[in-house]
Amino acid sequence: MKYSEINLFEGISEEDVNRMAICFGAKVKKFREGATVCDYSDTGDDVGVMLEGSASMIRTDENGEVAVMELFSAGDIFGEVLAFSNEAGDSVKVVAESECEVMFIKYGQITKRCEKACEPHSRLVSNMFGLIAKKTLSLSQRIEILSKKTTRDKLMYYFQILAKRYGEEFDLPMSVTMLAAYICADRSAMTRELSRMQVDGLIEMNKKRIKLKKVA
Amino acid sequence: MKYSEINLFEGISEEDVNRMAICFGAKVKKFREGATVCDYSDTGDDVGVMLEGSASMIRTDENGEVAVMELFSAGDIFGEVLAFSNEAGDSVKVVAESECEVMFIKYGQITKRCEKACEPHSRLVSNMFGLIAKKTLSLSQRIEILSKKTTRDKLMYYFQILAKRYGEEFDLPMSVTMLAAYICADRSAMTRELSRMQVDGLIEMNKKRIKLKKVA
DNA sequence: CTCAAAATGTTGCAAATGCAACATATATTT
DNA sequence: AAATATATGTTGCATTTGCAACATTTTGAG
Repeated sequence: MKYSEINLFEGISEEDVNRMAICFGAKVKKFREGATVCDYSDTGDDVGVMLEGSASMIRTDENGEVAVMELFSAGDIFGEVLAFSNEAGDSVKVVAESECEVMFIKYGQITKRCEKACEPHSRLVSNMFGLIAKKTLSLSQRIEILSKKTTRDKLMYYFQILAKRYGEEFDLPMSVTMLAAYICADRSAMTRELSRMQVDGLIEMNKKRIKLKKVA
Repeated sequence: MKYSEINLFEGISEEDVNRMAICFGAKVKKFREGATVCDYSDTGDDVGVMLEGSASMIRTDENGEVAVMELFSAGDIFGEVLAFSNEAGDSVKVVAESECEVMFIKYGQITKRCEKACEPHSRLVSNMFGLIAKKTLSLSQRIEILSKKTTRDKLMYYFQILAKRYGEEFDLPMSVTMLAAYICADRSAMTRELSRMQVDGLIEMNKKRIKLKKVA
């Protein structure tokens, strides 16, 4: 792929990108759908940047309870140092949702001064700052959603975010089952609530197509 | 205060810090307890770095529902661009929990190349990268907590985080009322659950002093 | 196309939670 | 020290939710 298409390398020549790959200890890997991009039990301090495709971060606790922690698409950044301290020792993995390409960078190399003090290096740090800022934004957004008390409020808030992005009529960017995991609700309870929301005239829903009818 | 004590300026001389303050359009302000550090309805793109003291980000929705979104102490970084898209138009403020000192930086100035390509500038960007990485970590942790389905699980997970940090016996870093807001639960329901947890021998609690008795 | 697997839809029921309303305790101000 | 505001503790009750169990539909592999 052309690296220059991705934010991360904005303003950096392809030549310099390749040069930096060494200075950063960067490696690009491809994964097919369903493959494990990384397992947080053994990644160390690597930071991953999604260059192409999409993936999701899945936590499975000791009871087999599955939760979608994050969703990643091109330009998103992830890694254990950017995630959480896995207190409970749950299994946490990043799984490819589609075929994807990921660049892994040693975290220590990012903030460490490049001996050559190369311009592209600091440029990349700047760019990465932008990516991670975007990440905090989406994490905050997720917290906003989860902070709502009822399932209905969670859904409405999420739908409003989507509506703002794609218009009042949009497609769910994930499966319904995944949506339940995303808002941390029971799937059947969520489905039930979605029905009620249609009855109450808040939304219209047909498969993944959703139309937001009210803004409150 | 001595700026060199704070991560943000690690490896940068005090002299350079002052020089950069101009190049970054940085301003340091002090706030007394209870004062509004910033209101997300009119901050624009400023990024705040907490130099001293602590503050909390509070959201109040149209129903007067109050939620603690984040807690900030020295070294923490915050700002609208690092937060969320306030879809519902709720009131969101950062309020000083104690007397505090905050440095405000124009977000655009951070990633923008410094004309003088000054070394300290890129150094600071590196440092800020570290701060924001720490932020994503605490946000992720909060999501972990909120993703638990029952109040008991939320509390236990949070207590485990605290226990890991301070030992199995520790003081709550916030009031009980605030804790309820933090885990997004009803205060009375949470208090009830805390009682049950004591009866069930999971914790011992005396005022803000908590002892974690089991790890599950 | 056929079949199996995964996703989705539905329902009853028990448990958890939010809410309101109140009592008590602690902190802060004057 | 008194008065006021704020924080904390408690309880009944209606609602929401999770859970289990099952039916139906869609998807994907062969």
